Amino acid sequence: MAAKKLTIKEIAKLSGISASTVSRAINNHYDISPETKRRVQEVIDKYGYVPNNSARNLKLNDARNIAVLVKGITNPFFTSMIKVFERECTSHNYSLVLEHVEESQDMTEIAALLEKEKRLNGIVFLGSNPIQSSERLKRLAAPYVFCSVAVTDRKKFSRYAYVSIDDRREAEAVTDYLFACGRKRIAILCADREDISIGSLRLEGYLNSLKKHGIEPDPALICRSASAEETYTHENGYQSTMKLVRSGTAFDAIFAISDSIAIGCLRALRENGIEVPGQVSVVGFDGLPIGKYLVPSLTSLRQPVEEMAEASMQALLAMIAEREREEEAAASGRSRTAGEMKKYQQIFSGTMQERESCRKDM
Amino acid sequence: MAAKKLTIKEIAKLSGISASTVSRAINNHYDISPETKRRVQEVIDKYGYVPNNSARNLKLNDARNIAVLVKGITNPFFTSMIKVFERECTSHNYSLVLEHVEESQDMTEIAALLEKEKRLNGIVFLGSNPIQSSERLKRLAAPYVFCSVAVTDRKKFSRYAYVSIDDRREAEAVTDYLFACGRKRIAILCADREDISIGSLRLEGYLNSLKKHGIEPDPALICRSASAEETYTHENGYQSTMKLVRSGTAFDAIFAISDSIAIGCLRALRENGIEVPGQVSVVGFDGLPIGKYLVPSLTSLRQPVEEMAEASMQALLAMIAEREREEEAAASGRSRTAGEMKKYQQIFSGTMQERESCRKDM
DNA sequence: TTGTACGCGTTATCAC
DNA sequence: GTGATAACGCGTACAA
Repeated sequence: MAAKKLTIKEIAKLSGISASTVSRAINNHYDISPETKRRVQEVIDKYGYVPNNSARNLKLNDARNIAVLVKGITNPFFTSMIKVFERECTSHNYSLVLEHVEESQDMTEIAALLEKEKRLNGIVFLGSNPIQSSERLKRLAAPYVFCSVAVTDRKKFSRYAYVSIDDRREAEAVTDYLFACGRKRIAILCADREDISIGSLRLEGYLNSLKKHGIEPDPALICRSASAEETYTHENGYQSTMKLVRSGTAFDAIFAISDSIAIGCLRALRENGIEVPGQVSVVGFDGLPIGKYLVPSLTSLRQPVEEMAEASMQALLAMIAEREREEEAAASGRSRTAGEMKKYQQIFSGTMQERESCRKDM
Repeated sequence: MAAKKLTIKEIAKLSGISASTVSRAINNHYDISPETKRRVQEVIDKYGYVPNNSARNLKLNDARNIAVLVKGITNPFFTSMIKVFERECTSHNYSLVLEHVEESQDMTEIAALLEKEKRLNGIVFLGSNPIQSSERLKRLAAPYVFCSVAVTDRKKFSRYAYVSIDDRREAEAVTDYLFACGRKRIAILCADREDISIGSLRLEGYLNSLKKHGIEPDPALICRSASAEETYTHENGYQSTMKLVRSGTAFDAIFAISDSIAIGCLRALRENGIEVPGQVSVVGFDGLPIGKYLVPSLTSLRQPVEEMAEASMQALLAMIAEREREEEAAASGRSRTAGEMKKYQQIFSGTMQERESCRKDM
């Protein structure tokens, strides 16, 4: 302890070699004698020297780092994606920088900091949608892609790379499915009023389906979460369903806009002695792995999580490659046109994962 | 794009002020005129300048960073802890560096790198137990604490700071509880044979209880996971239970060494028409929030997650403070004795969270 | 093959 | 209150 700070110079002194040679030994330079290399390695091991990454990053230009920014690492939906990102990064010889963004923080700001700090080659924005601070986004030097984000309006997103599902369309499909199962009074467990993300898109989809079926939306069947932070929680599903049941409103189906909500919902129904799927059918959204193990197992709109993560990485890697080519061919300095971005935009389709919580009785 | 790299010098030029003054403006130095500060801020906003953190860290000595290293961010047990860490850090004016460590990586190595890179003031090792590479641990300059780790042997841990539960004792309590509920043939869903962490401790506790009750362990009732990665998963619980049922062995209770395992177990029982808790009682371990919403809701040994996270942070902060005092009083250079570490060691008690999955029928 | 000298972007110290 | 300058630890062009 209290040991003099271990720098490359120290190691140089201790091994009787110049600092630059030590540096070369560490970085496996081609023109280093095996003998010196061995000697340096010895000293390094002995004293447990670790290069200062800040100094290194300050110097280097390509750190081969890709960052993934997530808001709400709690969300099990993202964890399976993160695994894919990790796999994909290492297989392409990039390091993955996983950055958890707190609810209050601005993703773009964090990204800007991280970019400088880690010399990022690329960025994945997972979940949250930082498109509002578009000016800051423009300033990011590294290419970036939105993954699993609310594409409210394709025109607005025309200049961005994204991989997502069509939340509106899929939510409509879920509601259609419930109608097709013979259900008439379908409740929805959704986000709070202020929501402008996937929550409102999924609600829109629900409303579209109702309209299509010539049914007037009943406000009593639209159950909103109390606050934004609470939305995608079991407790929200539980409380909302409790309130719905107690309200006395008749309903024969529930569409929970996420599986986590559905879990709380199933519990509440059970506590009220309401039989699922007999009296009330329940459908979730996301297709979380746990759905398979619930009792009753959960019918849900499954998002192709792995595929989406893979597609995001592919898009990002392609953008990085393109960027490099551009830089070689002298910086053109122009921003990408909407047309050029198309190849980096992908909307996946969900699939209905049919299980026990919903019955077809037509 | 292709813009000249934005450095503090650039900003200085653009605002007609020297670089050092710009630096002072950014860091809210006391001796800066409000006018200059405003002007600098203007330019910064206009061009979207972000300081290079690498350079900053290279220069600064106290970065006020605390790192949390987690293996398996997937684990819902850790996520609630992370929230506490975040809260505690910001309230003490530290930044939290959350680092996800892959299964194959060595935590100590990552810690050493991170320490250099981020000038860490302290480190929390969450979950995994890096005590094996004790030589590397010794080399860490920053104080560190193990949180929620398998304290196999208190003597081995006498020189380390840790916060955990007594996995052996709690597992014994769980098994005792099942006996007290009138169960005779208690199966355990546990880790693979190679496990040397909490998995084996919990198994030990189970065996101790059996012994205490004068019951010979039945190998057919000890269900091990196929591999280490699979252990704490729903699928493991499901498959293990399926195998157990098919084996024809009689049993009237199951102790799942984690709630995630219990979830799969409940499902398997249900599919085999086995009634819980009537025919078979199930008890989990961890006390995950989801347990409350399961059907049947899950009786589980609840770990005081928040309190444990808080205690870890307190221990760490105290160690950091002590370190600072030491440095002022001239580096003593001695390593801590076991006696001195005691105040940084804490074993919490779990509590049985009684719910529907277990019935008392004595 | 190895050593010397310089610069990466920032902040602290010292002059003014 | 502000500006010049050195230094943080490292990698590399250049010289030897």
